[in-house]
Amino acid sequence: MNDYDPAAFPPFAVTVDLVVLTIRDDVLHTLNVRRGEEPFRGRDALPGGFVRPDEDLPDAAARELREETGLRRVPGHLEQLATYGSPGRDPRMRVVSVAYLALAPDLPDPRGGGDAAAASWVPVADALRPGRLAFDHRRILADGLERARAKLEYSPLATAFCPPVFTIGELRRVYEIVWSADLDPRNFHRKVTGTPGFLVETGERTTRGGGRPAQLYRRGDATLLNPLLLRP
Amino acid sequence: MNDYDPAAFPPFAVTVDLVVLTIRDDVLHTLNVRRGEEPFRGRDALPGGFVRPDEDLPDAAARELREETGLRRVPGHLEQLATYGSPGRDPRMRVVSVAYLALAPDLPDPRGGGDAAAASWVPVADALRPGRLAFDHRRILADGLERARAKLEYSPLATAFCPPVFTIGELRRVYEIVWSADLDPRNFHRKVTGTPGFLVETGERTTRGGGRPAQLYRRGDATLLNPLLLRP
DNA sequence: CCAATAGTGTCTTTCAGACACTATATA
DNA sequence: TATATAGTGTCTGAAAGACACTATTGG
Repeated sequence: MNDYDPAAFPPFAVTVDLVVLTIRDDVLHTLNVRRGEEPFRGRDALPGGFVRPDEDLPDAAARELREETGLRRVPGHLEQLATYGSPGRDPRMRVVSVAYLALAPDLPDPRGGGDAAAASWVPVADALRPGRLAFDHRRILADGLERARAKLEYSPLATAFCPPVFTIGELRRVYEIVWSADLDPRNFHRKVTGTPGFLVETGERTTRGGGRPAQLYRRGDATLLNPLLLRP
Repeated sequence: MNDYDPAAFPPFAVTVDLVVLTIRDDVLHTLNVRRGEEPFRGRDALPGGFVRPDEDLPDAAARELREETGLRRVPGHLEQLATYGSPGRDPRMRVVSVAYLALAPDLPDPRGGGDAAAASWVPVADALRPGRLAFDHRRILADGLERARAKLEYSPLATAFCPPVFTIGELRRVYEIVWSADLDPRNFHRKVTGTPGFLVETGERTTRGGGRPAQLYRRGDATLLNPLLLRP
């Protein structure tokens, strides 16, 4: 069973689907598209589409993300999540879908090319309601959300939700929103400033918040947090 | 770009590939098959094969594992690893391969059905030598190995390498071999016996080792270790 | 006896979490 | 002034790692 037989192989359609997460107005949102055709006409779905014959999988995911957001370069983070291929997951044919997880800072409203007119940001809690998403996309979204939550513990990925320069209070709000948990601002400050490579001081301060002006930081070059920032 | 077009989609071959890890004679081994055909004739490869038209992905992985080991039920653990689909990864055609990671206790030598005659256990260090594995299988094996190493930290997965009943010394040897690190036997003992749900006492003792007889344990029902067992 | 492995106790350092307190802005 | 957020210091308890010590087998 090891060798491929180029003459006769069962044909599959291969697509990429995207779990895109961002934070708008202190609420975690995901990017959905409204389906205009059967099956699941009128329901929402994750953005995605066919992989082209000569296109690499990450390229296909990045292309779909650009098309749906209307941005030429989408800032943030993109990684493979998992692959879903149950025989019945698309009633029309056998589709194997490679899901990608994208984290982005607050983006403008979806606009522009392709079917992006039907795209919109939806609070994750709404998108997760049973029956809201088409196909098995609710499960894919749940898996992506759990992956994001877990990675905040051991990677500096929370900065993917932030603009290039941010305060520690803004970073903390990312953790609180993604984890749905309150964190002690003082302990959080001590922890993230003490983790080597996580943050780089810019020397600038801001006063966009209410009280005392805060230091501004940029993302550091660490890829793994040590010590870990565990969920409460 | 969201909707699938059932009439015209680019056809892909979809396969599963397996990173099977086990411990034999205190060395981490992986299951390889010798290729009998071009391309890469005579080189080793990960076991794998086509997904059947009506077969779920995990079922395909489990089936390949059974076929290659010759066992009707393979004990241990099986999980999806990642999906590899670069356009050039198979010179003959476009193949998207869903890789699975399997961890198993020491199994008999590969025997039996299908192409399993060409299957063998290879020390991981050998299999990872550049040029040894066909296609991009070296990368897949490296990814699987790293996944296994990481999961030992936060899951009770090390027990998948052990027989149903085992001593703490045997469990520690699993950690030491997978991590290529020495662990303090006394601290290790205190840590694993103090982690709720990790181990269940059987009340039995054994004397298979040299010195003082050891308690025998079974795997507990924890799915996550708390506190974590971090690599040194 | 010695060698080998199992298992317990104890000490030091590090880190998480709770929280008092100070600093600096706006209203 | 009050209020809000930023940031520091300090305490307590949990856990990691180093390692002394005891326990129980076989040779």
